[in-house]
Amino acid sequence: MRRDIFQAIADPTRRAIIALIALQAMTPNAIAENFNTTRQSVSKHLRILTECELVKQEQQGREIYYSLEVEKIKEVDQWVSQFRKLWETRFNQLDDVLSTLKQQQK
Amino acid sequence: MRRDIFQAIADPTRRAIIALIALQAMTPNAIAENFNTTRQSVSKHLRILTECELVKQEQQGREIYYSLEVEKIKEVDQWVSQFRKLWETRFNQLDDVLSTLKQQQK
DNA sequence: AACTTGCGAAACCGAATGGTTGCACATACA
DNA sequence: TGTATGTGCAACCATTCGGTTTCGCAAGTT
Repeated sequence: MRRDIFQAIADPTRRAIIALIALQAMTPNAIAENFNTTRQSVSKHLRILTECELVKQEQQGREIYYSLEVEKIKEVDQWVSQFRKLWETRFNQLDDVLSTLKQQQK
Repeated sequence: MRRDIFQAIADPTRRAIIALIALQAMTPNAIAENFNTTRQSVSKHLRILTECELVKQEQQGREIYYSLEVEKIKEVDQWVSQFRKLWETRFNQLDDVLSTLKQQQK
């Protein structure tokens, strides 16, 4: 199933899961222990994160380790970058104003 | 009302609105013309965007001009940045592997 | 003063969301 | 083989979401 990454990171619990498994791969049970919710609920979140390829899984015996697909977050970074130049130019414009004022003081 | 910026940018129409008013301030009617939806629907989106301070409004007569509060997007940038170092170190690790292979070839 | 225009708010509706509970199944262990 | 453990999935439920329609109001226009 195709899924939107922005919709995936909209939920605060999912963002917490992402931050958690960014450091090390974890099983659903281990993840659920960190939240005030059931394992099945975490499992649903992991399914959504997997569907948009934000998370990859690796089976080990009867356990499944989930870890973050860091590269995927670049998609969010790319979206942000179109506005980054805006706040940079705004900064530059402020710079211009300041240097103009400085000129006038001379 | 307090609102989560990640929940605000989850909707594709809202992201389109953000991109639209990033360049110039626009009225709800003008914005709605760019989408296949009603003005009232756009108005609801603008309300959500305003609630999380992603958008500011300026009244001019009976028209209200909406424009982007670019600075607010830095919050998303900050969230991304915690993972940016991860994909940078991953790149460095790949670098290490490559240089090790090069060493062995000598 | 009557009419038009631009807008937000409220009421309503179908669809999606996030959570829980119960179940089925595979893997490990006695 | 029987039992415990780790997991995904389906069914169900209350809530939220995104959209439309209707309305009221303020600002212009005639």
